[in-house]
Amino acid sequence: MQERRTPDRRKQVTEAAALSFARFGYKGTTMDQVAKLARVGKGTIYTFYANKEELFDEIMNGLICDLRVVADETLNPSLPFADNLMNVLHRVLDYRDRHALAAKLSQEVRDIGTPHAKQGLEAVERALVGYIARHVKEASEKGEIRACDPELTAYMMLKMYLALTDDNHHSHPPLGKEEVLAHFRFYCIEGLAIR
Amino acid sequence: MQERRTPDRRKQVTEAAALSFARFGYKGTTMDQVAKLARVGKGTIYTFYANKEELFDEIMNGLICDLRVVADETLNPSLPFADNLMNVLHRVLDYRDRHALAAKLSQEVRDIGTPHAKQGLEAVERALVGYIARHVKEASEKGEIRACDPELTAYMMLKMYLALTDDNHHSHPPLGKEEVLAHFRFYCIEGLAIR
DNA sequence: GAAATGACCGAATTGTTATTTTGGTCAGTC
DNA sequence: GACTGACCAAAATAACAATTCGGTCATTTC
Repeated sequence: MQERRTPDRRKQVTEAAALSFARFGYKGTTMDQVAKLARVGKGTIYTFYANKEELFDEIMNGLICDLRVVADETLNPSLPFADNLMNVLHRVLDYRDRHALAAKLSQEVRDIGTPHAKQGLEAVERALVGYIARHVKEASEKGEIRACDPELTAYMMLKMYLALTDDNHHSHPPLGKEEVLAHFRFYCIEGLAIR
Repeated sequence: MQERRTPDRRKQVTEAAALSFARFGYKGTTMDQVAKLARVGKGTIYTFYANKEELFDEIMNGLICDLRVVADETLNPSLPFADNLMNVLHRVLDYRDRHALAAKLSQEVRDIGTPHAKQGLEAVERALVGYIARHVKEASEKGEIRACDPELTAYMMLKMYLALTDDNHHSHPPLGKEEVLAHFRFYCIEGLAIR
């Protein structure tokens, strides 16, 4: 526990870093900046984090935790697998896109391709695939869907969802939530085979 | 018809351009270079093509034609839809990857992101989706697969194939041709639903 | 006189050097 | 011994010079 007279330096640093990364991106955040925001000497940061990258990783882990909370809150055990999956994808990706940190990092990758920012976002994607994979495995064990490789299936599902919501495919106007759900069920769950 | 004493300037220019774009990429190809390769004054190029972009488009259309020929040659009407689709995707994408022009342009987009090169490759992708879409429509009318939006379905299929062959998904080693076919059929044609 | 040419032009790119900024350290303070 | 900020080498940026490139057009060629 922290007493009144001994402010928690680590917390100050971490919160300042989260703020700065979200506002200015990875490259735009300087250690001097973080120290000033945290009202802390620059050297103090290096007491808790070996370098800028480690500090960034801590912040990204925070984002990933937030996303898992959102996902778990969305999950409704009484719904069928496909509906749950779609709801989670919708909510999580929407949350991610609106989250200042993720949004800033995406822009940074697009505009200047900062490698660290790219790796950070990839870590988020891996976490998401892992989360889906666990639920795919569960659903497959429960007999809700056919047996399959959970990791690969989760990866494919994410890619399909992204393809469906990708407005880059010019010939189609962006699909609404219900349309996306219907198409996702059609392509991924039911399949194109005649039955 | 061209007589011996009046060489076909347009052909000279077009062939020189094809060679140069394939060897040096869009940015690396200069109009002076093309003129010299074609043994033609630079001004002559502008008699046939309004600018560099138009010349490039002509060359890209040639590539797209080549790809269609490859696709048509691969097509075997006596095979089921899924097999034909996989064979075409395999052959066409393999041909494309080995084609000097396409390979050079991909590298150029990766390394320096030349917008014109990117647009050129997107045109190839659109042509491929269009080609698949026509065959999806046909298969759906013949009752080989369920009714669906051909364009969207073609787009989804391409994305799924690319996801399956993408060795970027680190947790899996690159899949062999037979594995890709099996997984493609599993995810896209049959679906995950219990039957 | 139509077809073909290449010297020429401004814009854009590239090369070069000077200046500033940044991640990280560490001697010293409290 | 927790904490600080002046300090350093390396990397990023700015400023400027030099070159290259797409496109034009007056002139030449046939």
